[in-house]
Amino acid sequence: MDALTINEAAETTGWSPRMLRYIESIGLLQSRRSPAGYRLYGPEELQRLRTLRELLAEFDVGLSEMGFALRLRREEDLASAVDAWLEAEAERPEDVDAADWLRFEQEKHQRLLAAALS
Amino acid sequence: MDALTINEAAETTGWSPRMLRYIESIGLLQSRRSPAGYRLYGPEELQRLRTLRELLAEFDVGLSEMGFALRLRREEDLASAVDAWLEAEAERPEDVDAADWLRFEQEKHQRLLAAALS
DNA sequence: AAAACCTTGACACGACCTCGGTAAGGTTGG
DNA sequence: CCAACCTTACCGAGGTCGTGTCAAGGTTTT
Repeated sequence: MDALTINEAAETTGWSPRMLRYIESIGLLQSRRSPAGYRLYGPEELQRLRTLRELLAEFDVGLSEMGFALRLRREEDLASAVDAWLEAEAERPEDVDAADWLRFEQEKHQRLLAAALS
Repeated sequence: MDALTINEAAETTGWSPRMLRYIESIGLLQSRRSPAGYRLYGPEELQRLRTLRELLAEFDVGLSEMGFALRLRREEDLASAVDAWLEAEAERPEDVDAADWLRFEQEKHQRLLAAALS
């Protein structure tokens, strides 16, 4: 049969059995079950589990964040609300502010320097 | 002048001053600054802050999750990696599994019932 | 020049998340 | 029938999140 039980799957994917159950509990990847309720992982799932590990490590992302990404894809209205809110961020204020800020920073450094020297 | 300082902004948006700084620290919304470094919130920002509150409450989302959504929008390769991974989830296994699972559940209930009655 | 702001930085804390471990019990294979 | 699996459910250590609060110091207003 073309499927591994949880401990074997853990072995070849680098996850712990505990984590495989946890991953399932957040809805990220659930395996099929044997008639007795044993989790069975096929090649498809095993590959996905490995990919998931790489993804998390490479981008320093957590499982809960993947869970949120999943939510964003499932809940259309959430996704559009979030998107709309983030969209507004695009309208950056004019650069006068940046200039003000820069000036402030310079002055601060001068002040600090003056304080240090006195 | 058409901008509020942090305590005033807190007042009208329902956030605490502490949280306004926190929100800024996670990169969700930063205000412009007065020459002395005081945060100044314009009507635009105030509205966005109110909207943010509603969004979080309505969908039961946290600030850190909004932060991740922002990350997804900023880091193109992250977004595509996450998307690709979630995409694979679409390929649902055939319904034989569902049938198996259902059968298992039924049997389990029978077992539990039997145990309870004995 | 004092009162009332603002700044950053730090400490603290409760609630929750992450994850290993263990217990109690069903399943499987030699 | 027993060893070696599997299941769910729970405990607990350590970390993160979301907040308040305080200290030390600069700014604005009166």
